[in-house]
Amino acid sequence: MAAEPTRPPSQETASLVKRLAGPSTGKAGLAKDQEDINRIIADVSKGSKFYENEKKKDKELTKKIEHILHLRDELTKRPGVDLPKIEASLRKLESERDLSQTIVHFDLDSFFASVEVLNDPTLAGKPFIVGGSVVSTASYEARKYGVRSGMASFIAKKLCPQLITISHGFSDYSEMSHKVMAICKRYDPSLCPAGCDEGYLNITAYCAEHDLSADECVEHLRSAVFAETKLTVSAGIAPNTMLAKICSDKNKPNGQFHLPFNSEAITSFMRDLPIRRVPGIGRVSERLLESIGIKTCGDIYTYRATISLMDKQFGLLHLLRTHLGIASNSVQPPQREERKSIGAERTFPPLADKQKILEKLDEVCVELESDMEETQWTGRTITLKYKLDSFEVFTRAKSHNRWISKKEDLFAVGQELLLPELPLSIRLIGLRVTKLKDLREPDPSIGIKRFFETTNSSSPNKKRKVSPSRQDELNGDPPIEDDTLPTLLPLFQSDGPQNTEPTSSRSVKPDSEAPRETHTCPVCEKEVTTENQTLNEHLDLCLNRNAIRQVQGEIKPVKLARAAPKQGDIWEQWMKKASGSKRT
DNA sequence: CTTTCAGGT
DNA sequence: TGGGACCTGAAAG
Repeated sequence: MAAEPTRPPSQETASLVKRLAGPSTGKAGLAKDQEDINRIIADVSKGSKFYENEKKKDKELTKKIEHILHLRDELTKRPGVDLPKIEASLRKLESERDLSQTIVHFDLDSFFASVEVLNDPTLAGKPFIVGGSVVSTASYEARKYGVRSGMASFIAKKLCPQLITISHGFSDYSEMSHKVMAICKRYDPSLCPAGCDEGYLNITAYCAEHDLSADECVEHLRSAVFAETKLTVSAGIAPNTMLAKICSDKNKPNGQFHLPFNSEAITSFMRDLPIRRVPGIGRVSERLLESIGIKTCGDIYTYRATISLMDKQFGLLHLLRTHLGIASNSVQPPQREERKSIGAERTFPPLADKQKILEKLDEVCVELESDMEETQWTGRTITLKYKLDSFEVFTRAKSHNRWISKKEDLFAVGQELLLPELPLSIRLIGLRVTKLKDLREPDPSIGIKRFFETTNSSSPNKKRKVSPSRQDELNGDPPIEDDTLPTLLPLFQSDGPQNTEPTSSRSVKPDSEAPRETHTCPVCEKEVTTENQTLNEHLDLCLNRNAIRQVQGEIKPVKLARAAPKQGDIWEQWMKKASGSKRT
């Protein structure tokens, strides 16, 4: 074996070499010899199935970029860029900038690795990783060699032969995580965890009550965490969550960074910020933006005309907000009803035998059933996911008119989706349930129902909006009992948290006199008389209007994928891992 | 609407 | 030896 990487026929494109280095490369500060490191990674990877798949994906992205550039050139030929309108948007955004809230993002420094050092102090100062076949966390020593989370462990070993590997001790992490979260919660009871080792706080009230500056408050927090857990934490202080998150990286490890709370400072902070630092911009979006010249958030302004022409692809408004450093400043614990899906999946050495594959499917079903049971969800559409030994991923889904949560049902549906695909050689199988129903809150639409009830009580036209497919509900399957006007519900919810529910509808029922009561329409907030006819007509109209507005894209369409804003329930995931795994 | 897929963490 | 597991939202049909 030649230890020296010979570098002749390396035909990788720069983008592929970079891609192979892994998703987290480039997010944090990269080593000076990153080029060499990437070269080694590419050489070690060469020829593997994983490598070939990455190459294929890279090629597809390159093609997509060509297409985008072509489209840009076509669009540029014609007029149609309304620069004054963009300026107006910017002014409007600027005028709405809210600097009144002090938001903190905190982030434990190499969390898993730090916990392991506490368990075994002899690890301190050594290059080691926590992980299995994939690196979860690399110690700072290991990072010097280019080892990064998400990297295959055997690659990490190549980069750093003396690397020590520690397997996960999830129960330890969970315990520490809970401690840290509890401490942070003292500063804001509405803390929003963003993983096991990070989270957001709004410390505005705490600072006011304790007569503290934001810096002092965060210093307190960090020293409290250290005193009580011996873990160091970094933090960012800024007027919104996006900025706070970026700032928490600024003085890592064991530091904090406070962005000045004024428009000029923020705008100049954004100007040179690499677009990749923005939460939600991953390596694909980075490349897409780079292709039209955008490397930093300042470039967004420079290329605003291009973005505007390609609003559909890039999402002008969101990028303008990013350029200005404007984002949400509300910090809320994740709401249960925000969850959209629940699933389980498993990777294993490639399998081609039908029986063995079905065994894996069964394992997944068992796990999923218990998750759904614990968290009290059921759902009606099932998605099967499988990954070939070539690393290509496929999904197959089917919706049903019944609620599914038992492992037998999951297995039956999963099998039904899988069998037609065989024969296959696969390395992963997973199931995901969507179109969820919350078994904990049997009737989440109580407010809405109440609204209809109080207004419709004596009405014979009660059957409005009964789903048409209801009739052909078949063969003794338990029907979906909870008819919550499925098409209407999202509209009410999407109205935002402020605007909770029609409080007026609750109090209106004197029941005797007052023949002409009015309600506040939950959609447009106009006053409407409660006569059935009028009310229903109004609602139909109003709901329709909203639906049309959405379709017409007044609600932003974006091709640049956005990060999952708030993941379902990260917390439960961690609880699960902690309880389900023991160190071996 | 339902299914498939890409993207991010 | 060895390349994860979650989740969301948009595109496509």
